[in-house]
Amino acid sequence: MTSTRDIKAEEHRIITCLEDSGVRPTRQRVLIGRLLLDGRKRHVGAEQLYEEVQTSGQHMALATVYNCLHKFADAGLLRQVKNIGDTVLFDTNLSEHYHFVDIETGAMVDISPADVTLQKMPKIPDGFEAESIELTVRLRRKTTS
Amino acid sequence: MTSTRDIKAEEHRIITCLEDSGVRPTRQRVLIGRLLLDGRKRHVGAEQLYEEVQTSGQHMALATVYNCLHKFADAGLLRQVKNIGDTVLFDTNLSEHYHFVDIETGAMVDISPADVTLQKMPKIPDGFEAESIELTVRLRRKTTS
DNA sequence: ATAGTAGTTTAGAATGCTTCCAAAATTCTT
DNA sequence: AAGAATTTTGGAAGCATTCTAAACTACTAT
Repeated sequence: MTSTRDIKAEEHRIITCLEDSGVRPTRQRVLIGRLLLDGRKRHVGAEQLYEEVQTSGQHMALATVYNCLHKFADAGLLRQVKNIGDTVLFDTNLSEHYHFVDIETGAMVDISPADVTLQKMPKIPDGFEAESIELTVRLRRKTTS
Repeated sequence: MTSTRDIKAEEHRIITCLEDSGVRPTRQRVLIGRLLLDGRKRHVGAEQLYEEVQTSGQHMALATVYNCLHKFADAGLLRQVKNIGDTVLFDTNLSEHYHFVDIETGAMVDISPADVTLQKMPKIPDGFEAESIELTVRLRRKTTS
């Protein structure tokens, strides 16, 4: 089981991590940091994270969860995933990768960049630079006919 | 200028087009067809299209515009575009292509598949098939420093 | 420690896109 | 022209997200 000392150590790690990113380590942010910055690669939405907070026994306004997620994303601790379903998701996997998306459930699975080769890339229009490249493969469950 | 005969001919073309796709050519759908199925490649949202309808002098409920767009998309006359801003867009370009998106304005420009080569593709998970592959390059205006 | 101030959290209201609703209207068939 | 099915309509409802302004908390300098 997890000892009090482990929790303290974990908390300290998160606080340092937040400070290093220029994010004030408030109680709420540290909690969310504990939930999201533990090395697991996940795709989380605000509502879902809000429930995880509740489950953890703490309370926090839903607006705070939104604030935190955006703050973390701005600080580079999370990456915002645009418009997969109709809700915004945040990705804890910061390295370059792409996504499979189940069009029915919205479930996402990472695609390693090793599995894709973008041989030739289109010329970026003048005056612009690429901010990100998103490759999404939408999946449909095969009809078992 | 456009003669009455031209309009009639155009209307007939659209009606045939709708019927071929199994879509009942109601007054509303024919009008929207005239606006969208004229060969121009565009990315349209419901609200924007609603305004174009107003401008054309006709009236139509906003809900009808939504209905039409979805009906057209289901019939394969339009393609729904995900992954962009926070509003749903419909693309009149039905051929395979990708998108540049200006992250500030949301403006979209098509990328021809000739300009991209997806050399190696990831293995589709068992039991699934790819419904579509979306490649989106998000653009940021270069800082002129 | 303490006070000051800048940044955060909060609950609830507000927003904005989209869908739902049930009634009225229209289209196609016979 | 009548009947059956589909579509349109305007407004209400839904939902994720953002806004608001007041209360609170974290850091800084005294």
